[in-house]
Amino acid sequence: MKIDPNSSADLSVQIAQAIKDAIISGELIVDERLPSEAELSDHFQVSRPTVREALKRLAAQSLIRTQRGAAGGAFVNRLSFEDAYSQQITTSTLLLSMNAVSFDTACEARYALERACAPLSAERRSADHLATMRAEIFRQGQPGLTDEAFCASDVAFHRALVDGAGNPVLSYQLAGAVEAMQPLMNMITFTARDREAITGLHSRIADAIEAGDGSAAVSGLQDLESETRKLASDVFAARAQR
Amino acid sequence: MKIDPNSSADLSVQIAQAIKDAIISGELIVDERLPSEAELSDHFQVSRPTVREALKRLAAQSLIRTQRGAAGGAFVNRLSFEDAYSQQITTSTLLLSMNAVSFDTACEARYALERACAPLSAERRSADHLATMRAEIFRQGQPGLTDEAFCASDVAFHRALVDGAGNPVLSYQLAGAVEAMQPLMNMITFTARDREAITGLHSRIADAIEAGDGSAAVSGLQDLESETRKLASDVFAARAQR
DNA sequence: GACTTTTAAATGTCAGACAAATGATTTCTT
DNA sequence: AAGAAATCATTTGTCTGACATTTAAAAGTC
Repeated sequence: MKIDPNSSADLSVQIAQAIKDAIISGELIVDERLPSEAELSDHFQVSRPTVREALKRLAAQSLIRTQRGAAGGAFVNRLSFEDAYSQQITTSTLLLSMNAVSFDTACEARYALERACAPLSAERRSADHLATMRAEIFRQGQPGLTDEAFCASDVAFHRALVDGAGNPVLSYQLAGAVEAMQPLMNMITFTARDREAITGLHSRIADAIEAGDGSAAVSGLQDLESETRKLASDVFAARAQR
Repeated sequence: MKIDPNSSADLSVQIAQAIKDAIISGELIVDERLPSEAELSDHFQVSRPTVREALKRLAAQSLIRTQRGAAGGAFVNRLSFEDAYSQQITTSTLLLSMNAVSFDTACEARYALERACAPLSAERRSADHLATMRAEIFRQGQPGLTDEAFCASDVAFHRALVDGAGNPVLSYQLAGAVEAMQPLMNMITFTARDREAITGLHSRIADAIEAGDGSAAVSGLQDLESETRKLASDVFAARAQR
């Protein structure tokens, strides 16, 4: 682990990169303790605050965790799927909101990805996943549900569908795509008839998943995508006119 | 933007979260300048190093950028697709390497996602994307190519395929899935016959994309997945025996 | 008016100190 | 001797104050 004294980059950036490289290359392994801040500042010939800034950079990416106390210090963190989920969700959300990604683009990506795992889910979903999907469909039919709650339930339905594929890598990849859409979806106000159409399609998809019929689930998702995009374009058109 | 003085969490974590929330909620908008470190430390009633640690956490996530000098300071950063790519790639790579994700699981996820955008790519790919795919196929046929170079070319081929869909959100989501597989792929040694089989399938896929035949491309990817998994299982079996 | 110099504001870095947490050790009590 | 309590050492968290460096803008000069 070394830094280049001639580099123009900030020292804390260089140090963070050096440690990150050591982790990625396997030089530092999971749960291994890093040298103490004092030792690191000595090793890199910088002050402790500088080392600390570097460590905070890594902590922000869940690459390390720190513990206070006698046997404390910074440890290489095992990046959990859960940590990765939440990072992905914030990144995706910001990406969409800051780059003015069109509803259509986001929607297309989301459903393309979701269709990819529908056949796997049809094959492997547990009873639990199916039950979650049914429960969310039931919730979506309840009167008096706010638009936000309806959207949240929609997300839960689709996450159950994705998780049903039983592939944590897929779940992780899709968490961002599905959840990041929520703020966009929340811009839509649903009429009773819209909700009916959506829950109807949800039921159709759940039926297909239950029957183990992947291609039926894919076609259900296809229709759901068209429905969603039509709905959104209507809403945006109406809003533009106003 | 406020912090809870009674919270047990580290101050720099709280401050980073407060600013992050302000960005996500839209309270702080892109390119807006944050208060100076001195002002922030005054506002939150903490020292400047603590504020700095908080800012470094945000900088590590590309949420802010800092500039030195008179009109400098911390600015809300527009999260670019490129930044998001590279974050996703490191996260995915670490996730796979640290959690002992099986080759099959990663492979399945990758090809499922890739098949999702093959039809879109068949429909929309530019001449440029197609040319890249052809060029990589040509490179893969060159003798004397190392296994690493072959894998890198494989990645480039698949990225061109994905980018051909013309949906930046899809490209971003898939960058991680495709690139994170590379270290796993690098564990495989390819015989001349293996390479021939793979490049043959690549050609088939490229042909399908050129012809605008999405389902042919999907079926090509399907076969490529089987081929890859068979190859990997052979390699791992041989290695286990040794 | 164009160029140079100065200045002020901001981040980057440093040094040293104390506070707080925490595991290990020692001491005390029974 | 065993267990409980007190102490200690180590490490991170935070603070204070200072100086270095960068950079844009203001002031000055020709």
